Amino acid sequence: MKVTRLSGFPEYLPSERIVEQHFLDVIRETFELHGFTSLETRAVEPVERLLGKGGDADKEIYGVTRLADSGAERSSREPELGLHFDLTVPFARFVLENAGKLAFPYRRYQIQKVWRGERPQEGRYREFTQADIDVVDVGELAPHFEAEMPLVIAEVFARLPIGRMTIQVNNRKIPEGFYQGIGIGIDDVTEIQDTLRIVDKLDKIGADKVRTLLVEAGRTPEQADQCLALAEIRTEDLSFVDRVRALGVQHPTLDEGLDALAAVIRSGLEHAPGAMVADLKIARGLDYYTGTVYETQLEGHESWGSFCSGGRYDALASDGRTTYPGVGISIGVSRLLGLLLSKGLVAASRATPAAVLVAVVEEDSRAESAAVARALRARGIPCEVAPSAAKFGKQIRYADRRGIPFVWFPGAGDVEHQVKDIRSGDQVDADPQSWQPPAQDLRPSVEAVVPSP
RNA sequence: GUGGGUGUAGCUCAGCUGGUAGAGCACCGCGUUGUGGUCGCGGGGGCCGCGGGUUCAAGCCCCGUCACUCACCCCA
Repeated sequence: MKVTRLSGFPEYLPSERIVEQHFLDVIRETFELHGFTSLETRAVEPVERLLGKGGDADKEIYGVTRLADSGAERSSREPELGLHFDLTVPFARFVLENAGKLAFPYRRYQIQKVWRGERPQEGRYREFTQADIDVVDVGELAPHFEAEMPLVIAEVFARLPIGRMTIQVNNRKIPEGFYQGIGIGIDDVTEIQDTLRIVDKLDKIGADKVRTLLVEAGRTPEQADQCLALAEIRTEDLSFVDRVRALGVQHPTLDEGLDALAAVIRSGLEHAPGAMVADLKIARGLDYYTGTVYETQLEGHESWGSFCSGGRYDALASDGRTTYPGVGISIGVSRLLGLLLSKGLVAASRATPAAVLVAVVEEDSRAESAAVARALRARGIPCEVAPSAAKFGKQIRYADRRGIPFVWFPGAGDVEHQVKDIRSGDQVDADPQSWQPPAQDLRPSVEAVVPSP
């Protein structure tokens, strides 16, 4: 059987995987620093639940069936299963199922693979990893959680070896109230959805085309201009409020949205200056976001789109009697990594955790080499023993290929142990019980690569 | 799902009007007799995506198919 890559199902080489694991470690540590508890849900949900939000999602869901059950034998009583395409749907289901055992407000993070049957493209995969945080409460959710989410994300990005990330924040109520204030969606609420969807393309197709599309969709030229004027407002401070007011539109929902967004931005200015921007064109495609919405861009790579997005849902989950509002945000780990790696903007210092290769003098003395390795490992120094008692030149090359910085030459009798830094060529006597590599060499480091001009 | 592009060595690619399958990098060996990288010399490697057709002859032309890829759509 021919071996072939599957498009959209990325697999990493050892050096790339070290980068990925570093990112996942930073994300997890930061989430836990903020007190989020870990959740892992099963990979499958009943297809019926996955389709719950409606739409033509069925084409993008991977179905799961037992091969032995294919054909007529398949029991019609068994629910049809599909792989989850995000972490929000399984989370909401888990909350409902365990509401009696969970303590609310419930804070959880979830880092897992998800699957979507979309046509793959650069930075878009069929199997990929997402890292979510959400807070969900019973009945009411305090608005300060909407300000907390982007602060956690800003901290993650500040600790990752990437450029500056900008978290763009908006509140759905601003465009919704604004649109109603200028006569859009008074009789037909879908007008608001349509308008949002078109305005969302602003970055991609430009103001002129957005205006054309809006008029084609039934807005008046005056309404289209007002929509664009709102969408073009983007401020790092609270001045967006005055700029919206200057457009002269009045609506109670607009007022609510402005107050809510101002609270989030004010919190950002205080706790993570420079990380957040109020950007009134951010809409998100999903219809179930009801308040704050987030997107994220990597500075200098705006065309790559968003790596991280989320928002508030007034009804994250509901069992009919009780409603569980939530707010959450999701990091597209694979998307971020895929682009950074393919553009060579981030790299690991070596392709293995090993800091030391313990050379083998001859096969009969492999046990002595293993003893050195054991002594190093006992003190937390990752190392491996050379695979064969080849010439030392070959053993050094084995280390060099993998980026292992040190080669250990075991002593015997009167001969001292020696360790060689193969980057500098320096070789010194050393004691397996006490030698310590420089701290920066103990583990592989993951650094941003400055693109050469 | 729609439209374009590309399939040749592990990787990146050349291959003329149809006439014996190539380069660079990587890999292995030797020079270098137990200390790598540089350099020199040598070597292994190919269902030319797959199937059919035209032809004396196909990597090249024709038809089909599959895969990859870019864009659109979509993006929970």
